[in-house]
Amino acid sequence: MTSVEEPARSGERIRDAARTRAEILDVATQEFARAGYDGARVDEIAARTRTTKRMIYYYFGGKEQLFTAVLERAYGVIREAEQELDVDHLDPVAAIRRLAELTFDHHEQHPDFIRLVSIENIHEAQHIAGSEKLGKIGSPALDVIRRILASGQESGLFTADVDAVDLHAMISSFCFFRVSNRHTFGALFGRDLLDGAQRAHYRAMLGDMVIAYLTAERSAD
Amino acid sequence: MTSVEEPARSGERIRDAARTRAEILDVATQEFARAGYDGARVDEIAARTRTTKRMIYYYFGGKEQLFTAVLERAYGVIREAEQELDVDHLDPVAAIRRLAELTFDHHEQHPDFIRLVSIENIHEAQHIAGSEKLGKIGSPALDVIRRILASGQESGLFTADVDAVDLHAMISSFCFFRVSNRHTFGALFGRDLLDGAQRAHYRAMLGDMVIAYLTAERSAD
DNA sequence: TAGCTAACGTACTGGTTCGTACATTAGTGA
DNA sequence: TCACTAATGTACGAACCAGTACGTTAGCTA
Repeated sequence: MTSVEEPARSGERIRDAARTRAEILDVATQEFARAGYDGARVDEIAARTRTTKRMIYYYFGGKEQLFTAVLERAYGVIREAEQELDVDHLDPVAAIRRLAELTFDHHEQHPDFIRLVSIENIHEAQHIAGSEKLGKIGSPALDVIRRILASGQESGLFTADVDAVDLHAMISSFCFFRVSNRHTFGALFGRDLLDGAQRAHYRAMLGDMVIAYLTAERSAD
Repeated sequence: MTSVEEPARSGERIRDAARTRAEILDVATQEFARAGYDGARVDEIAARTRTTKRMIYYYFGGKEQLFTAVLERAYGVIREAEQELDVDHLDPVAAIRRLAELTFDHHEQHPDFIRLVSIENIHEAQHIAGSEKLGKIGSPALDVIRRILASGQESGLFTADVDAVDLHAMISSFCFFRVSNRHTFGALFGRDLLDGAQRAHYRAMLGDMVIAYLTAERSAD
């Protein structure tokens, strides 16, 4: 019975704290994104991991802290993408367009992130509030926007009174909505906002919208 | 002990099917919006009603159907608001601005509706899909947009290639995001998008954005 | 006013789910 | 190589929660 004497090497107990922790985070991200905070099942996360539920409590303390850790990592990913952005060689119009496209692409490629943020909003951002990591770090994108805006306004290309945070909200709202509300929008209006054939169209539309807003002469304030 | 001999007249059993049903819907709307579908408690809904849990099952069949009923009513409210919109006497620019403001105002005044839609998207619009009511009815706002767009494009005020559904998505995304992502946005960027002092600013910003997009000459497509 | 039914209430159950007490082993440093 | 600790596994409990079996009554109608 040699096959029994060697019961699947992968079944042996190998200790690797980092890997176990990372694997739990991966699966938890999927499960929370799939079902929401209350819909997610700790047992289900454990079952889809090479380890057991005990380890989730050992490493993270509980369901709540696990969700916070998942959020922290998800926000870390988008911050990294933003940090890699290099638009200093572009003129303000092209730079803003590039930034908008980065957000557009990232949101599209990370639907789980969008779902996690939606879920966190249902819970009134209580996990962000309770996280030291997430509280501190700002958004690299904001710094970039500030620089581009200043440059564009100085040269007279952009209208004067646009705020960086506002512009970030404008860009984010379009990119976020497209992913977050895909299902209800599709069900009600019969159009899939994530349809691949329309991707380039919506990507250009976002840029056109933002640039039009930035370059239009504003009516009396 | 006279106070015991008359144990609150309101505690008597009065039958009013319509009122009971409506009361359950009211409380359920709050509870689902507060905690999400899985976070909501049928017992909690019942407790905050003058009736009992038994009645929820009597009238609605179950938690799932109750949520669907809640959604149906919430969508009904916004459709009614849209139907009351009368912009035929306005020029296209003013008409679009008026429509955008209606969406802006409605979303701001109905945060529960926004939360319900967010929750429904987490569940991939499965309740809308399973609802006869919600599947059929379109959006009066869309018809209005179509009419305004046609008029504006005919007169040459608006650029030609804008689609009504796209424009609706653009307006909705800004208005929706402002409410739905209020908490994470506030926690991360230190700005409350629903701050009353900024309300007029964001309301104008939305109109400016949409009009700028509609009146800008478009780059090659 | 008798009888019928829609409307309502109580009490319970079966399954689920987060969390933990307790036992065990791999790997490391002395 | 021995002992110690970080890492892991098993089994279980207590609370919770959607849903229901069963019994009751208000109000209408013939």
